[in-house]
Amino acid sequence: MNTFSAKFIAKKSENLSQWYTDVIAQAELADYAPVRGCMVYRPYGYAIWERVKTLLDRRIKATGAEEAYYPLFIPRSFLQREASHVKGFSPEVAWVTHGGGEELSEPLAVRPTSEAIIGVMWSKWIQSYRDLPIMHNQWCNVVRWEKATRPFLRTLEFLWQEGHTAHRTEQEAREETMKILEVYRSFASDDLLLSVLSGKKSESQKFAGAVETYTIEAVMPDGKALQSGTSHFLGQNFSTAFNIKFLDDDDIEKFVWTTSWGVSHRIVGGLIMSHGDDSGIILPPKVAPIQVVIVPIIFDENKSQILETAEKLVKILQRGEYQEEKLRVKADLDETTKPGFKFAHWELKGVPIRLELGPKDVANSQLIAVPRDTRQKVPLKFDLSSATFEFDSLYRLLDEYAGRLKLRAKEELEKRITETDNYNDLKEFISSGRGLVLAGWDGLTETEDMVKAETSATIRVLKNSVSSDSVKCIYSGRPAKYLAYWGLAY
RNA sequence: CGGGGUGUGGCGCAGUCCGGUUAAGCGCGCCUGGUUUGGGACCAGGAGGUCGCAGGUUCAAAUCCUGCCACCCCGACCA
Repeated sequence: MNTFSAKFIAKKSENLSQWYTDVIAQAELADYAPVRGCMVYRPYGYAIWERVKTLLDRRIKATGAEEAYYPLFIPRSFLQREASHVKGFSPEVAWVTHGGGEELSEPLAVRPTSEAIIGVMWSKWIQSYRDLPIMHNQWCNVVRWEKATRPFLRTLEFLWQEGHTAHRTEQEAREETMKILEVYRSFASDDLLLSVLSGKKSESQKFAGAVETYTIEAVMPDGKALQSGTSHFLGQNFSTAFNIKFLDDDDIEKFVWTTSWGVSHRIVGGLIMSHGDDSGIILPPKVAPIQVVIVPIIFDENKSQILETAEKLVKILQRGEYQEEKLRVKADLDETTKPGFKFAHWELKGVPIRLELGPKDVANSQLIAVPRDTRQKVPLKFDLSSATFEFDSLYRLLDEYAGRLKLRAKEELEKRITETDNYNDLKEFISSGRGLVLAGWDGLTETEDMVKAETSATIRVLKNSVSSDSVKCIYSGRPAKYLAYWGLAY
């Protein structure tokens, strides 16, 4: 296998942070905006986000949620109604105090999340058990005034989807919470080809206002966890705070049970870091804005023949369908750059398959297919006169490529998790950046706080609860209530 | 928000310590022309900078002083 590393980006294995900012700039995904902590999506970066949206939205709609849109501004008094919610979010809310040249009588929060304004609306709309469940999802931007920011992973303004549901019973709301967690897990696994841990958050890590928070956590190459999606069971915290009541069929007025859940553009950052290599980013076929790029190898004597063939092949290939969507194909017909430049360029941008078309290939009615990860060359036959192409082989290459990415992600995740019952081991694993540690926890927040103070590690996600006395808490030595994944986080 | 670092054509940097004729430089990129083209081409010519911003010191400031802003790294906080 040939290996090439890009000239203008840091080596991923040597300096992940630098590599990350380098590829974002060089692959033209995003750029820093003139406003602190804000980024501009460049078209290629936005195209990736659009793919993420399309794929996740499909899964969300399949659960029965409808798309809606609520306003950007939330009156201060609304935000303040749920005590722990306001406590959790107030340090990072941006406020609008003036409008139209005059001071507002009540400041407006730029939404950090929309539970509050949705709660106010739903208290109007929900009257009867027949109005339930109500399941809304919106794709929007939110603002959280973070101190330290990084493109995609943490920006002041970020893009996400937030789903909100209200249910007649506690059980139904709990089921919804878990259903969405599984939507997120399978989306990460099957669409983004990421391996994630999923499960419950500890008390100290849960969403402000939630009864329980569930998460999918990815583990980055530097061993730090990336919270990539959360699903919250909100109990009746918001329905009591916002007075969302319904009359049940037993003629008794009851508060609804609510959930909320979100995935942000942060997951694009996780995608970049997880799959990329020294040549740039590597995109899963479903997410790639361009799945196949044709690079003609042009010589003077047969230039027009090659270019014409390339153009015809794009038209043929665009008729292809892969995984129930039109194949996304591009031909790089620029005559001012050499093939080697184009190879490097499209590898940087993570295009799954490159098709090389040179004079020798035209003579043989074939293209040379080169997958982004292995770069192992495979000839694919075509016939211009009958406008046919060896689609099955191309699809197989894409399938195999996706399979390799997924397998590698799975192996990497396993490699970055160590089970131990020795606290010194935990300290050692965390400080050396080897990843997450799976160990017992006595369920006490004090224990979590002490471990955090000593190691900076927090409980990223609870694997499962423990009933037997044989498992001890890694810190206190008391019988463990949970097996927990401990680690540093983004 | 703490600790450290950096801001000089589009990008990456030298020059700053020790102010002045090294009186704005280099590499890449960009433009024009030509030769090239199976892994980031070469030659020739050319365009492009009030040195992050605002004050101050001085005969003189990219260089010294003060304040501010932005970005990067390491922590703390958070999706």
